[in-house]
Amino acid sequence: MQEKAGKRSATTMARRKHIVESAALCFIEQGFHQTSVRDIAKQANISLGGLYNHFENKTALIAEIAALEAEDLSGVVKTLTGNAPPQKRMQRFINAYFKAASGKANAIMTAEIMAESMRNPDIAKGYAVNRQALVDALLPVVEILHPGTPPEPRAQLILDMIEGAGIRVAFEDTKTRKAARTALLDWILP
Amino acid sequence: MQEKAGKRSATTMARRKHIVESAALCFIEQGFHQTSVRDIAKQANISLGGLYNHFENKTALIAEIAALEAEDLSGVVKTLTGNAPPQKRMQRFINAYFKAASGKANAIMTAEIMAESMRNPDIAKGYAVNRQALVDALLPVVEILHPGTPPEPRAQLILDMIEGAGIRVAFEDTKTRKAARTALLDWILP
DNA sequence: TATTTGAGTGAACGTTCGTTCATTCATATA
DNA sequence: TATATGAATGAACGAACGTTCACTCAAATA
Repeated sequence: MQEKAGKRSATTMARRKHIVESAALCFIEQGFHQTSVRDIAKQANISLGGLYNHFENKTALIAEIAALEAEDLSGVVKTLTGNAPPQKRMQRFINAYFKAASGKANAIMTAEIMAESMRNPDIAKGYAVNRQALVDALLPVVEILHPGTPPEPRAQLILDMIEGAGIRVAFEDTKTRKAARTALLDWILP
Repeated sequence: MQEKAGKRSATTMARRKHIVESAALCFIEQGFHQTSVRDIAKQANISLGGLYNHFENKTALIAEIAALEAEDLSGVVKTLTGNAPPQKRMQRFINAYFKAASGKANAIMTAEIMAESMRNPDIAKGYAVNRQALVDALLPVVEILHPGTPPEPRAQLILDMIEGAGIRVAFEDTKTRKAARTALLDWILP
């Protein structure tokens, strides 16, 4: 990956960010390996060669976007903190995480990253680190809400369930999505 | 897709099957779109042009393998039928489905098909049909084991959870896998 | 036995791919 | 102001891609 820090001009950093966003659009629409570097350059309104001033190669661009996707969940983790009663915090978390997971763009990107993780250890590592953060934030709430069972595997299952349900209903109608959300709350909350 | 029926010579049908299996190996190792037709031909010990006597194009080969993967779960559905008590049937099902879902090759292929489903309606349809069969088989057991809650969304969540856990632990050590399996049984069985 | 059929082969086609390069140009630095 | 820096450009490169083709040949059909 190219150096992130360093005093580059503001416009250069903005351009770089714009390329990342353009690449994300392409990847969501066509997938990592069906998207060409030319597609990304065109989407970003930059020349083919110019793109290589910002990224070493296509793989670095994929890795950067996969990392970004992982970081984007910091807002969801926040729903689990604070002084609200555990039931309330868990309810907020389920709603927030399910909403994120069931967004179309997010579902597509998650599927893409999952498949990529199977062969790219760097991406798998990024995904694992982020998931552990979610589990850690979930642990104290699970210990209270689901007593008498090992909290970590239970927390993992909660995440598995929300993620799986999210992807499954991402292209379904509102009614199905609401039903899924209700079913999640119904089962996870005591 | 090429005609499946018709009186082809037995050796030709065997060769076709061999190509499918070789393609599956390639797809698991490299992914759908990183695998070239030449890779498949080489793996199957057939010439490049000869492969096109059996399949119209690469897409047809992907579709056939995705369909095969869906059909392979008929054995798992059988665990839910019979006269055994519902707890026993559910327990058998969880063990069988989790074992299938957490196999490395299966996990990779599932991730690949998931990503492909997001853009290929045919593959998505095949996946949906197969999942509905699982849900239908699960319904009567869920109605007994999880009374007082809508059975279909609950059955979907059970599948989401087992599939997600399977993929997650596919590359973990035996201890982690056992813990996941225990956690599944612990939560789903009453 | 003569003929038709279909599966085998690998060279060849046209396209697209990721990446590099010489060059231009605007901006920051001296 | 003169100079150095790095970002922008699109042509060019070699490799790889999916697919087609003319062809060979063994086996089924007549």
